[in-house]
Amino acid sequence: MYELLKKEGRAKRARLTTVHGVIETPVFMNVGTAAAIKGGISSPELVGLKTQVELCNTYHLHVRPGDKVVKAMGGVRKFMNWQGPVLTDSGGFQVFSLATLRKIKEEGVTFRSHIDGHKIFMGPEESMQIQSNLGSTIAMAFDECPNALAEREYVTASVDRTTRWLVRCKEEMKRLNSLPDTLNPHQMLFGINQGAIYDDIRIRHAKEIAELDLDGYAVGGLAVGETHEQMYHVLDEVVPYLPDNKPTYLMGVGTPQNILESVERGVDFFDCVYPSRNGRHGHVYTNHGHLNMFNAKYETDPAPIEEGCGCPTCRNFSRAYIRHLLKANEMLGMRLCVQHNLWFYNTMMEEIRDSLDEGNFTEYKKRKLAGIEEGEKSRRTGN
RNA sequence: GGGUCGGUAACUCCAGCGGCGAGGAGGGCGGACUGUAAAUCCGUUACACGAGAAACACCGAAGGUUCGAGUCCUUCCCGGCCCA
Repeated sequence: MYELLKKEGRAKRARLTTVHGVIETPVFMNVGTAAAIKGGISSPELVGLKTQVELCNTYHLHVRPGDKVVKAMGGVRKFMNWQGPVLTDSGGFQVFSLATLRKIKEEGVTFRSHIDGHKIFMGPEESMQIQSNLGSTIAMAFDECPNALAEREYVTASVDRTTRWLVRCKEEMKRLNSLPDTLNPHQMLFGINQGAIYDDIRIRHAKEIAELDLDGYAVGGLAVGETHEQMYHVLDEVVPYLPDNKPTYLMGVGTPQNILESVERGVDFFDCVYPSRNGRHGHVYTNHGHLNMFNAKYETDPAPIEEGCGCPTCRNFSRAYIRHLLKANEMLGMRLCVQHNLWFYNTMMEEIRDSLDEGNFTEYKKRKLAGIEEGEKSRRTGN
């Protein structure tokens, strides 16, 4: 059940109640592609980092260890010992990112495993079956994510096919949820809007999928090469056509700034590899812009990553120590940075929710962006 | 004292076996990363010059052979190992 608690402009403050727990939105889902947050953060630790939802990937878990193995172990949630909700991505994005290895047809897509090169076929039914075996809380529709710069003609055909696939996803999900041995008979299905940067295709597609009355709606195919302005423009145009009494999910986005701008445009679910990937690379987020913890200027810096930060990293360790760990290639270095970043993202979402509750999101957003921009600016000028 | 292997781009280690304005790796410094084939990838790492028949950061040093030497020869210096 999705309750829209409050709106400020288009910004939504809501609550999604699932069989695996309540999700307060706007929310940032923490990405654990292969049933693990890269950087070595375990499920129980995520609780202390304010994580509400974990995201896992259909394709990766199908290839290894195999969705049947995961089902035999009681589903992803039990497998990784995560009590809360899990959203599984459909594998559609992998079809896009493994572009050189794919062959797309009406039935589905044939592409090669990145592990051993063997051919894999995945269509809407296969994706739903795998996600059912994984037993996630929310399953994503199997879509095609065309390149942002793709030709109009190609995008039109691709989006039409994605709609047909969505109908098949819905039917297959309904069938799977009614099977006696299903792990989650209440598994939800989110549809995905596509259309690259063509407003009219985006809007037409949004109207089509809105009619299917799904559990939630995502905007996909953004942050894949277009400019920020183009991305915000697409959100301005398309989000009004997605039901606001359902979750609105912007897939794969993004920077703290991207999230603030997108919340303002009506998005309330996010996910991104940034906090974990960038954390592994020593790039940490603060309210005054990002820091590269590899930089020589932190060699003897006794301060935490961010003064006043309540995360386990900042409460215990100096920048100098973290830099040393990263330079020495100690896994603890990456772990501490990822831990800080997840806390930063999850805390920012909490602040966004609080500001919406109090009706001053606009003011909060302005202040947050100003702080970040000021920090990035002084960083660029060498302070 | 005898034998032997080695001294290369300057932080370190190494490739090179007659066409070398000398290549790679590590380290250092900086950057990128948006539904994760990513603990990955990219740039840079003496001084000078500034694309010009022009310039010698000239490979431990000095000579020699050769059209041409980091590369071959001679002597010397330095280091490792073995023998006395």
